[in-house]
Amino acid sequence: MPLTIYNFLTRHQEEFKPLVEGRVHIYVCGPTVYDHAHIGHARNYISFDVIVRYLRYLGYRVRYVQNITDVGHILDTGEDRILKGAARERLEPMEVVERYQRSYFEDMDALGVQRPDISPRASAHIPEQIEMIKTLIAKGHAYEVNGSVYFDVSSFSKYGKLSGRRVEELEEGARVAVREEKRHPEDFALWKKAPEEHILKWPSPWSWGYPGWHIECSAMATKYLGETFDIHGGGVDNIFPHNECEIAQSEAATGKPFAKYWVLGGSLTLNGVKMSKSLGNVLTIKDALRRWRPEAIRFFTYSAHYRSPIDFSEQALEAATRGWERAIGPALAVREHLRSSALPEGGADDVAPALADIKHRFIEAMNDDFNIPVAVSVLFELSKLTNTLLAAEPPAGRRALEAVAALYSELAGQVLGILPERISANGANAEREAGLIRLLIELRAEARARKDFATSDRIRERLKALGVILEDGRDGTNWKFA
RNA sequence: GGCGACGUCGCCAAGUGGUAAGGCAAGGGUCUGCAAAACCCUUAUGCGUGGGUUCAAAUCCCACCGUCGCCUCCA
Repeated sequence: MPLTIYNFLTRHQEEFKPLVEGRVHIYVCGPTVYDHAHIGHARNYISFDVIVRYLRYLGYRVRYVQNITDVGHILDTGEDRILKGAARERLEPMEVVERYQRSYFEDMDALGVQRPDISPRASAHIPEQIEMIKTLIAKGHAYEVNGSVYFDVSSFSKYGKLSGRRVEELEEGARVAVREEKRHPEDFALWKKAPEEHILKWPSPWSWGYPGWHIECSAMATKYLGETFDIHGGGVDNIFPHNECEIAQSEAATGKPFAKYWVLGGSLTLNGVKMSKSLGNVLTIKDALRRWRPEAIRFFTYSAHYRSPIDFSEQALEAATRGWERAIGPALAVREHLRSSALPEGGADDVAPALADIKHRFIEAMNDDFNIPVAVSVLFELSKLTNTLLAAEPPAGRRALEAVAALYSELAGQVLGILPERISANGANAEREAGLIRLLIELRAEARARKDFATSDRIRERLKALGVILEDGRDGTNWKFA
């Protein structure tokens, strides 16, 4: 099966055909950096991380652009999110932006989310946004009122094609507090004239002001990916109005289709309810990482399809942690075997067909709209096979184990990002540490041989207290970090 | 009120016309000085409820019940 993707624009799963053979241009709506990122962000960006990793695994040259919103994201109250953060922390707006952008990347790095190729900031692309607004005015899709510019929704007949909303419905449900500047209540701001005391403002043909929230994505996606590009990603909660407005602006300005495939991830609840500041139930990634290891958090997000809603809870994370250990444990054991034991050579032919079958089914699952839950179930089969190999008598050959290790690196490492290259943190000390542990295992084996179980248990207990688990098998003792 | 999802074992979840993947948890067994891990076996004649279409339905249609999301800032 070729790669197929559920396209929100058509509401159908379609075969993926990039605009340019072998290349993929993808844009994903990034965070507004006015506070620490939470586990909802983690879920969504892990999803796109796996999608991008998989596209690269398939051999595509990918250009991944994810914006950083540092201006223009206005709250209902009319406040700019960044300025609100700045007032709260008594900082320059750009200090706030810098602080939380760093925090965001720190979190993403910790979660093993590979960085986008370009992370453009909205405030660094004011000229591009102004240009696009000028074009929209020239083409009759936007109008200026008192120094602000609004997009005229009635001028774009396809408005609503992504979210399935109709303008008439919107008018009926429109809020009371509609700005009377607008011609229609559903028109949205492209440029806003800044109040006198507003710090974040730029000159434009219309006023000293700042861009609307939606225009940055249109301008930056167009700049770096072209007027039409392959994939636009984001979370479903942004489908309206944000994504809808992006399409309207971009297509009205260029006269060309914006993104070919719209890929939107499902949202995340915490203990059954949506996180929100007012409820005070926001769990930051930093807090989550204090409690659970990053691979377990990633693995948890793999329990449901990327488009399905998912619920974060203590119980779910515990289950995910144990599941991850079981899925990945054999891979670590294989590495340990390859390092220490005197293994018979050969053996690759014995496992080749089974490994090829596993790889094939993993790819089939991923090709089916990135069906990660099924791909993970295939990974569990690899783990089962590996456990059997490790326990086999006579022992499996070196070549067989190398083939197994290589497949783990591909599927669990490269694509899913849940197989750390090194489990212990400090590379420089890792070898020495491993050597010391092996020495203790040797001493313990001697103690066991002379039935000095007091000593052998003491070694095991002390190591356990240090976070090293010993497991006695038929041909020796394996160790792993807790 | 409008739009849209979803309801599958104790929990999570895949499956969207051909006779119920997988994980967590639980029970039994093998192995073991003990422990842990691993391996084997067991756990949904049934997929919210009631009808209908079909040789065949968890999968399609209708009704009802329930949960959630969006419609306003949100990944």
